Amino acid sequence: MSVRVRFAPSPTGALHIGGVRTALYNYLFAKKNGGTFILRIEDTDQNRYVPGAEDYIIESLKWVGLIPDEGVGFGGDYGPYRQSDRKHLYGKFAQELVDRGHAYYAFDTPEALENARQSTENFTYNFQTRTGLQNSLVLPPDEVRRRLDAGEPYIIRLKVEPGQEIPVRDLIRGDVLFQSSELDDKVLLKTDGMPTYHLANIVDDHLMEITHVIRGEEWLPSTAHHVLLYRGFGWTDTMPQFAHLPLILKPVGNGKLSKRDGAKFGMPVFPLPWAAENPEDSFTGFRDTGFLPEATINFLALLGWHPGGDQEIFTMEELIQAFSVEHISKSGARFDYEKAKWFNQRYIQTSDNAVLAEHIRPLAESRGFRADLPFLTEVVALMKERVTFLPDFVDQGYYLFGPVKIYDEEMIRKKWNPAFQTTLEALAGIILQAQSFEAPSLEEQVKQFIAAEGLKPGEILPLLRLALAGTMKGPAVFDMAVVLGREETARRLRESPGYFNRIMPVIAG
RNA sequence: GGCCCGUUCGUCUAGGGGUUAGGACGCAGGAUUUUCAUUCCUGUAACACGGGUUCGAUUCCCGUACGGGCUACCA
Repeated sequence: MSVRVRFAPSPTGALHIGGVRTALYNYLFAKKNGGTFILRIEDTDQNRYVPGAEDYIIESLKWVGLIPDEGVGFGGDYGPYRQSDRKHLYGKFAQELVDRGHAYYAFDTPEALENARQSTENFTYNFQTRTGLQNSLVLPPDEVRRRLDAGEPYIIRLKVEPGQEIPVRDLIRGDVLFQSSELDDKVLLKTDGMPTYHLANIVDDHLMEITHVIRGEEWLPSTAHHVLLYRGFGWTDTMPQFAHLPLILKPVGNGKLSKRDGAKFGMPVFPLPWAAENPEDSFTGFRDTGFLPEATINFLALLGWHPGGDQEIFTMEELIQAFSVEHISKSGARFDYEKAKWFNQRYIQTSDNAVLAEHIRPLAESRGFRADLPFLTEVVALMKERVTFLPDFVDQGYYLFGPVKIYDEEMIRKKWNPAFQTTLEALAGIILQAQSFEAPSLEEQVKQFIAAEGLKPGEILPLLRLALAGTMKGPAVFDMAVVLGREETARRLRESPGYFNRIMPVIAG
């Protein structure tokens, strides 16, 4: 039987980066085993449905390259893949469970349950408490019939029989044993006719012939209920295998990573930006921060999984080859943003210049900068060793696109002397007349000139850099000169002494 | 509170009854680069604690502590 796995997020808002990792592990597992990766949308809670969330999920998966083989927006023979579109299925299955004696009707109002919780400490709806409540287990059959026929609101609950052992075999954690006496009678079908996660999950996994359920650790406790459901339906022979992933924790402090941590720590915790009416609920993402999708994937892959060995950089293909559920760690992993940045830097360094140029083209355009690919490729070549994020190319290297806006005044004060004005002007002349406008020969000529003038390179070269870029940080000066071009380089050399002289007294004063 | 899961450098992790406990990020220092960065080298730092089992436990077992999750007509 071929492997079929699903990623089943709820469209309740932006997809958390942890969700992307869950999708990734499912994807890797599917591809590793020649299986099928399915996207199922679990929108059974109408109250929490957020418009746009479904598109966000799909766009996120596409961005990082986790393309489902089946699912909402991707076709497939097991659809529909959106649970709200499958609503009609669940009632029938819930009813079947009632008929088999594994579930029952309950008529307790939310108020009645609230009262029970108030009056009884640690109240749970289970085999002990259900006898004192309004359900088909205690009400006479004709009374139940009457209420049902009268259209009274009801729900269907799982009837958990006490005294049973429920072993759960987890691919990551081994065998976990639960006692049914400690389980509550979970709601399976809600008053609005929609199933809860538990019912929908089991029914859909069964109908979609899911073989492996790879999901977050928060689902481990309810897996006992899920096993009971498989038993109740008589589907134990095709029950999927489970693997519960460790959670991603906050960078510092206690608890799992939350969406608020992004703003709190100044880092993205979502793949894409999310815009909400309320700025408080709007978030930045990895993409808009300037992460490459490959770097994002590589970082996420190693957050809670490692194949052994010393390799850190993996292509998607290598991840697929190396992946195995057994190597997923059991403990939660802190979100390490420094490491994420390192991955991005590495990927930028090793990416093809033309590819990077494509990436920064929209960034250059949005700033009104020159954005033709040949030019951007040159810029990329100069900057790729010194940036962390994509926007750094145009933000840090802005002076390659247009005039210098900020001068390092501290440096000017240290290096500038009005007497050098003629030197810079002479340099401008050399630049204009250089027979070969290439970095090595330019450097050669300039250095010869400096020596001939009886000056030291350390006196003039920093000024050259300041004139061209305004800052001491950046690519090799002569490389910059070539990208800037003959005319622009000469202009900056001739005009900068004016700025320098103007700045000097301000600083001195 | 109850149930369940977990615990190797600050972080991500490798390892596994006898190892100088390995790598990476970060940090610190050095070399190269008359800038910055890159690159290279060096350093820094860990088996939570207490009992067992064993000739020997970081590794296996139990307990404790700590961390995490669940405990909704949310997923």
